[in-house]
Amino acid sequence: MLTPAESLDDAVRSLRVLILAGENYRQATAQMSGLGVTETQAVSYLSIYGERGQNDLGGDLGISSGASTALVDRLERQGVAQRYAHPHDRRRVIVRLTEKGHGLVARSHSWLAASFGSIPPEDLPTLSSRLRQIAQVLRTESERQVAADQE
Amino acid sequence: MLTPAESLDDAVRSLRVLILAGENYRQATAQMSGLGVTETQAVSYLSIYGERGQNDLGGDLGISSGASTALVDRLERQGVAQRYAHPHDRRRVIVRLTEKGHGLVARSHSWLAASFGSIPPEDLPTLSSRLRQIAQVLRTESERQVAADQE
DNA sequence: TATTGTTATACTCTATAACTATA
DNA sequence: TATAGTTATAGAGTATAACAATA
Repeated sequence: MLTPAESLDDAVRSLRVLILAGENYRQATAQMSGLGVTETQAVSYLSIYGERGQNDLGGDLGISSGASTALVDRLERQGVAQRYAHPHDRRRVIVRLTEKGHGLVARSHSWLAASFGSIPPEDLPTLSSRLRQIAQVLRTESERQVAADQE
Repeated sequence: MLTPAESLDDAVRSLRVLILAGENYRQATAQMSGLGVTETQAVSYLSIYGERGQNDLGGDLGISSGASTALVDRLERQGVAQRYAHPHDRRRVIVRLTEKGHGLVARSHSWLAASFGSIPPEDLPTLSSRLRQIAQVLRTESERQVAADQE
């Protein structure tokens, strides 16, 4: 039986292991699709959050605007995403997945689904919402820490 | 109310979001510590799985032996890990975290712990073990997919 | 003036392959 | 012969900064 503090330490270790496994997954999908890691991350962002401004996408990924231009160049060249004109603002560029891009995401679906194989089906909804809670705090906390570091 | 299939799809989406948040966290820790992403991943592996042979560590990270040499050079230069001689095999090099390396891991502990802030304490042990189950399948499945792809 | 994106340059990290030393 | 690691070279991806177009 663990004390509450020990339980939390163990949960942190588990989260570290899962983060590393996620990075493993990322490299594997990149290698299999012939894309780079950043390109594969971009496809995942576009799949989950929908179309984005080019620099917004770069912001998601933590890269500069110059790197964003080069990234979207590569995504277009490989046929997984495309640039579209913004309806009102002629400075802006909207980036959207192509069919091929959506297909790439679909291909990894069963692979990720297998990760839940040992979870009782009735527990899935709760687990799912907890994964999102963890993700949200992890993300906002990362932004907060970086902002505090830069001041 | 969701059907079982819908629940699984939702869980997969949640896992994608968590993987992206983990990559966010990785970039933030790298930036704050002044290390690169791969170096920070290496520190995390060494913290969780203990000392490793240099090429074993490179294997964890999915990089070549040449890149492993350069990586450990950087880790030593920055004082977060050190090379040691293997007791019996004079070809091998053991890589181990320094105090400074352990300190780096400790600094991100409270940050990760905050991610569990909204989870009822009594649910932590179950959640923790499920995170590990997901991580393990994700990792082995990634290796399997890459191996199948390379044949 | 501020914002969005592009271009040019230099730097970091990685893969590949040839090599050395040890098993 | 096979394995662990090193070195040299080339290529991919990124940051930085200067720039153009639009708001």
